Amino acid sequence: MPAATDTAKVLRGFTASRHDHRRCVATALDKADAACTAAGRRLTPLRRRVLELVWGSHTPVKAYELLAILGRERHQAAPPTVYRALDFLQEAGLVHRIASMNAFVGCGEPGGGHAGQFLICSQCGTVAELDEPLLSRTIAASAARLGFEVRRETIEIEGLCADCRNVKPRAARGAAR
Amino acid sequence: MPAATDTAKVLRGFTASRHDHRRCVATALDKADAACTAAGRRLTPLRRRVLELVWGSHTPVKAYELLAILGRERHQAAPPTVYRALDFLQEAGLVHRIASMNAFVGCGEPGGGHAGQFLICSQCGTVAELDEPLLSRTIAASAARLGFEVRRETIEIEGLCADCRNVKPRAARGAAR
DNA sequence: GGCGATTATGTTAGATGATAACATCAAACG
DNA sequence: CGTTTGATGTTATCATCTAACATAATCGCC
Repeated sequence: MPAATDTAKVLRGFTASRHDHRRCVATALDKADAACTAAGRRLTPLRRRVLELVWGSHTPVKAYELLAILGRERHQAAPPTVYRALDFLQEAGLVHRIASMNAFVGCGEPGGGHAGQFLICSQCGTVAELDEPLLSRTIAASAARLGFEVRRETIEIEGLCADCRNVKPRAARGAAR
Repeated sequence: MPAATDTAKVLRGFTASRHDHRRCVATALDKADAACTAAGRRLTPLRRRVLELVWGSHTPVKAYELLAILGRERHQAAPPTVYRALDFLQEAGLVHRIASMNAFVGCGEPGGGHAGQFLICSQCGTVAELDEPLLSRTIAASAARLGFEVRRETIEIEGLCADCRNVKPRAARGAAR
């Protein structure tokens, strides 16, 4: 794998209220196709569809919401259907699980061995994903002081995104999708 | 509330394999009594007992474990019994929920408006709680760059504690309790 | 103390989240 | 082709958490 850069990166930013979300999804699916091909994984139609649904909005999606949609589409969908797809997508680094919400979001930069660092707006639900090596290093240093060796980070920060902070009454506030 | 210090603090450290855990629990309950009295909250026998059970070990405890124990003790305990007690204890700052595990640990320093920063050993399950203002500041700075205002931090770091790293075959490895 | 308001707990039921275990089906590969 | 592997279907169940309403304990006040 490529050496981790030291630069703070926004893997997935907050989006403008209205952006071309179709393009947004298409890009994610393209990246996913590429990543799976490269890794020799099979992005089956089901898995691809689940990924597409997860990318349906910029807010975390619940497993049972996916299940409901799939149920409508294929008239055969049980919990394992969706959980297995999600498991695959997680292992392939295509989606992340937000532990504090029991929900899933698409990963902005598949494949990279980055940690999960998320900003979650408590008002609109939109999620941004960061990769801040400085943050990871700070944590590792604190941990090291206690002799603790870090293996996995779960960092989920709740708050208000820029959009929701400076409430512009006149601004169009459409949903992300 | 008192001004937050800038000093990194360990609110709850990893404990030695064998320590006087009874004393450990007693201290926690004393602090809880004091904190509730000061805040005008009622630490009822049930809540106190649940807190005691949560402090039963230094590893996160599941709600249904508590429920099972309570069921034996009082022959009347349904999920709401334990979840309500846990809700109260969380609001009172006496226990923390570990989102990544759906489990609960006692708070090392009740009352303080500190964030939740946890180190969790994946081998022995022991949890340490930190309050690292530097870490919070680093996060706040990253967030601010995106115009994001932090309200709540969920930081759960999984890894290996010092004890479990330098495996000493001869060392007594008793349970925390 | 009596009494209404508030808060805590009991109780029943169900929503939501996740997994085990086994059957069936499709793709990969020699 | 046929065997092997991996993906999905299917059924059942467990685990986590909450809603809603009933009852009981406590508090504040007169």
